[in-house]
Amino acid sequence: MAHSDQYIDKLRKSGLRPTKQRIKICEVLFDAEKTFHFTIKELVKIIENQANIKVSLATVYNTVHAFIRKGYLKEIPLNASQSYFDTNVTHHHHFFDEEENKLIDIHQDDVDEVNIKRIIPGKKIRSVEVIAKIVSDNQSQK
Amino acid sequence: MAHSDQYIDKLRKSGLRPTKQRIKICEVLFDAEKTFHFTIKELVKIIENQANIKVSLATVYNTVHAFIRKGYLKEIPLNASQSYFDTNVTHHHHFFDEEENKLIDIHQDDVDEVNIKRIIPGKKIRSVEVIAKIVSDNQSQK
DNA sequence: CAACAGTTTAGAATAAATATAATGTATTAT
DNA sequence: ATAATACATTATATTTATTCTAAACTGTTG
Ligand SMILES: [Mn+2]
Ligand SMILES: [Mn+2]
Ligand SMILES: [Zn+2]
Ligand SMILES: [Zn+2]
Repeated sequence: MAHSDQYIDKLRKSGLRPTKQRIKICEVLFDAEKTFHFTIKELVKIIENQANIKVSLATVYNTVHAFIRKGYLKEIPLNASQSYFDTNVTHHHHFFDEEENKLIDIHQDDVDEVNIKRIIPGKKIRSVEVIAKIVSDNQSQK
Repeated sequence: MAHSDQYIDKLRKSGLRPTKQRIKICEVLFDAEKTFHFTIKELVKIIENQANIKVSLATVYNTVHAFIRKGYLKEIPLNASQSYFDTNVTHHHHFFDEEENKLIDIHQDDVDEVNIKRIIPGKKIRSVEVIAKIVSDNQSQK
């Protein structure tokens, strides 16, 4: 439990008390080797498989949203039917594999800065995100 | 009713019979001066205000999805809580005004081609979309 | 215009997300 | 440490977007 202090810190900074449910959520989210994308349902399943702690859906939703508010997680809108979340909170872009229904990160350095010529008076750009949909390349055909 | 034939054509090509409900939906969607963005709820409200035809939610959903399948409408994922649709089916990008919750088109010519250096073996890019979130520019401060 | 296929609709069903309120726990004050 | 307090957790109910169902209705075709 080397990272436990960091989780407690993240929780406290999010205005949340460090309870065992929330620390478990942190372990799943922030202990992973690599960042990853998930739905709430998937997160609940991971927690259930990885621990014998029972965590209610409400707690997972509340904790995830608290982390999003603080910038410890990002929400990726892709599909109207459910939210995807991202533990990679750096500025980056995505491939979305339409066949596997999987997000794949594209590092910011792998996309030339997006140059938008149009401006809206009185408004400024806060963020720019690129989503590239990909499918199998059956290049043999045609 | 000059455009009526076009609507009937669109409906037939979508595999739908031209009923008065569907023609009304077409009028709202395709008769507008400019292309526009809408949610299903907004579309139903427009129809109710503009006609004394009653159209059920189910019919609106079904017709909109049939048009999406045919490419007569596009769906814009923005927000997990509800779908936005677009009568502009050309390849283009969007500003999303986070304060007004409104989409604004960015013409393809107003964005330099997005150059993604990374490739995924066996996959090809089908589409690339940019969403730039905008907020008020209170430039007076700081 | 009859017969049929396809359509509309109200209402039910589903599923994601959020709210509620009773019970439990971390924190703080004593 | 213990009690008091504030906050959390949970099961459950609610809300909301969307889809399904099945009965009544309408466009189409001959
Ligand atoms: Mn959300
Ligand atoms: Mn849809
Ligand atoms: Zn990502
Ligand atoms: Zn648009």
